[in-house]
Amino acid sequence: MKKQNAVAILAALAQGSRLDVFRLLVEAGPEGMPAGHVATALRLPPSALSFHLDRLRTAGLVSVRRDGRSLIYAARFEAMNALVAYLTDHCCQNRPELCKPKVRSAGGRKREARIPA
Amino acid sequence: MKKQNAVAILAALAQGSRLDVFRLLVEAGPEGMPAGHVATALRLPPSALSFHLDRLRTAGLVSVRRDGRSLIYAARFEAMNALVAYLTDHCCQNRPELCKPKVRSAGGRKREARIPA
DNA sequence: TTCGTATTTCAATAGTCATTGAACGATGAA
DNA sequence: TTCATCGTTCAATGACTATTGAAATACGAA
Repeated sequence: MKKQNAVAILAALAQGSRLDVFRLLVEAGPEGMPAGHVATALRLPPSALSFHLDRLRTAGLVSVRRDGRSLIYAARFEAMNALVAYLTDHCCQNRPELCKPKVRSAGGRKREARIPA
Repeated sequence: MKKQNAVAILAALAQGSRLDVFRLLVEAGPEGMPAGHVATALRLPPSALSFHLDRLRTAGLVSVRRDGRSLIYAARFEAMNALVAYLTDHCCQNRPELCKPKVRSAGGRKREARIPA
């Protein structure tokens, strides 16, 4: 996976509504579901949903097929797997024994004005 | 993991420089590396790096500790694992047999003006 | 063809984000 | 204390993003 591709996937998921949409499609499985069902389930106005689905599709996270008047969207699991592989590439210099040597934490999550000595 | 948390993590990674920084820290392993080394390795001006590291830290993706004049940043692997778990939650209604029934694709990656019947 | 439904496209608005250099703060050594 | 180094904060700029409703397009049924 190329960096640009990874950024596109992450950006596509980095938004509340789109994350909801994607997870709903992950739950639905490979059969997918019509855009209208997604809109109903998540109470999204059609134009907003269409905008978000287009971004997910452009990023390669969902596929579309038409069934009559409905467009059926489905999650592309391969894309997510490839992303995870990209993120963990060369983890710990490929030396797994380095991956859990110590439990360290020095501020991690909370925002602080200054890092103490 | 809460949705807001997942969005924060994804947004933190959805940017070229930050993705580079995080992957470099993943490669470095739990010992981490000083901000200055990251700046040198990725040729980032200090203020930009500081901005990006702060976003990664706020999202919970990296931890910091001080060692003399240096601030040492390390990837927080737990955060990434939790994110992946969140993304795949309830996958295929928790019925794994649904996860790979058919290979479907109807436009997936390329942008098209119209979805054909 | 005409109608109704499903979904997308358009245009305008407001909000958020990345980037830069200069100034500031914190630390360790002389 | 004074100095040099490491890193962060500040302010200004330009670029991108989400959201809305209205209008347009695609399809199926009558």
